[in-house]
Amino acid sequence: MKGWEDIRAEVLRRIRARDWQPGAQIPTEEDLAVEFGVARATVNRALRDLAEAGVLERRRKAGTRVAALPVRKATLDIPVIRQEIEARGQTHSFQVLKQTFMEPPVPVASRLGLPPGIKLLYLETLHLADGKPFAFETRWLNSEILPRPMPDFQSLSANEWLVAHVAYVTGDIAFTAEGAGGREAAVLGVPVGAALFITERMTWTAESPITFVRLAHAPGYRVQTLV
Amino acid sequence: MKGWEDIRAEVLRRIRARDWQPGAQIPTEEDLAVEFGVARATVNRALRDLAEAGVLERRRKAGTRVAALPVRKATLDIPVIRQEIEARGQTHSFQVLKQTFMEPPVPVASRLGLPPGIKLLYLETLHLADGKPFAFETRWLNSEILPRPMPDFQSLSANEWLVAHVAYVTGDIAFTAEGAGGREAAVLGVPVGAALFITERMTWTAESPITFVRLAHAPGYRVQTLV
DNA sequence: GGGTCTAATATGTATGCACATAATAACCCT
DNA sequence: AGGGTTATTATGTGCATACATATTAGACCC
Repeated sequence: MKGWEDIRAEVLRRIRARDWQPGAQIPTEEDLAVEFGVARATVNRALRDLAEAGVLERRRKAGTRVAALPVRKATLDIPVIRQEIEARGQTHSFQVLKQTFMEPPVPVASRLGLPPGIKLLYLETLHLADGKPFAFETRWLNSEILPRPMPDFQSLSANEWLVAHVAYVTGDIAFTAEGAGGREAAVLGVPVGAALFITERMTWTAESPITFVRLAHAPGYRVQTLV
Repeated sequence: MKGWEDIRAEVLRRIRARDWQPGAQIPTEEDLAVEFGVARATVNRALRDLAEAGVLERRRKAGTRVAALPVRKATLDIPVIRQEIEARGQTHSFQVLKQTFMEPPVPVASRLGLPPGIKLLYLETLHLADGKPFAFETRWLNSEILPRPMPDFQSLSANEWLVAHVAYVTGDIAFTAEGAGGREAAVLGVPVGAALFITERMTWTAESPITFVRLAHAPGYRVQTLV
């Protein structure tokens, strides 16, 4: 009959209907359990879910209240590029434009938590969708985590090698907009200064930093999500 | 004492340690419950959480396996602009530059699901952080949801009026990069063509569309999140 | 071999209970 | 009053059990 999703829906309905106004306190789990005729655990599941979504604020003893200034939480899916392109019905290919060992610029080294002077593997890759430039990837890769012999990144993209072999690391992602530099403009085939959507990712394991990636997307790129 | 977060941590550790490889099946909830000496519900909570994060894939009867090509899920917080600015220790202010009723351009009307010809409230607002341009907001607002007399958007930003009075609607958010147009350039004080970070939001209730907002952020703006 | 039905199975969820924990409210003593 | 201790309370979590549900693997038949 009534599952926790029904309870969640009913609570949401009351909030939307302004039966329970922003900032106001709502009944306790126990009261709601009695009212809906379900166990407290079921109400708990529903309210916890709404709290995770930012709709409710819960504190022990203080009770549960409707968020006054809701910090909306949007969930983004971050697929690997190949999947992203194939999901649009296009064909993914890529070219490794550069592959050398060199010292990273100071900001990159410090963000990775590495002392200056250490050499990293630097890769420049152009991702293509149906043969047209899709994104220009520049990547710094901690060579200590690589096996010997080194994987052949000409045939398997570094990203996919990593997700398959250094699974489940933590990291952060940032999005910005930047004007295309000379190199980016040339590679992507856009005018210098064109507005590019930039994604920067840094990943590390508990022990050591893994990689820093910067993706410059061709114009028209869009990150979208439902709330 | 083992809680569900300890179980989750241990499962994650095994995945990272490649005890359980990408694509491989892991033991059943019951087996894990026995191994860890906890109830199945506790294991379930841990595995469910990892599945929501995209680390595990679960199907009834088929069991639980480590995601082969993990579609990482990143959660973004979307605060109201005032909070965002105040969180940086700056002072928020805003100026309403334009406020009229007019027909929206066709793409806006169609995305809101409105027939052409309907007039909407159009607002142009400049948000300032410590007096400096932070974001230029253009908003189309369904006037049918507004009370009479109309709220004074000169003193309370439309966004905050909405979150306080039309709480908890669904919607979508998109991020793009675009070159500054003439008006945006003038208002934000940047050269025409400068790369701007754009967020577009559309919100609606079950019954009716509410608003379409486009925010053009001043250069340097960054959306960031942990994974 | 191929198609259909059936039983087995792992996850999904509900319940009632218990106790832990955090935060507030009440109390007491000076 | 004021300040610190204690009791109260709502949420957080765990457990054992039960049943629901989706999906698969196997049985069965043609």
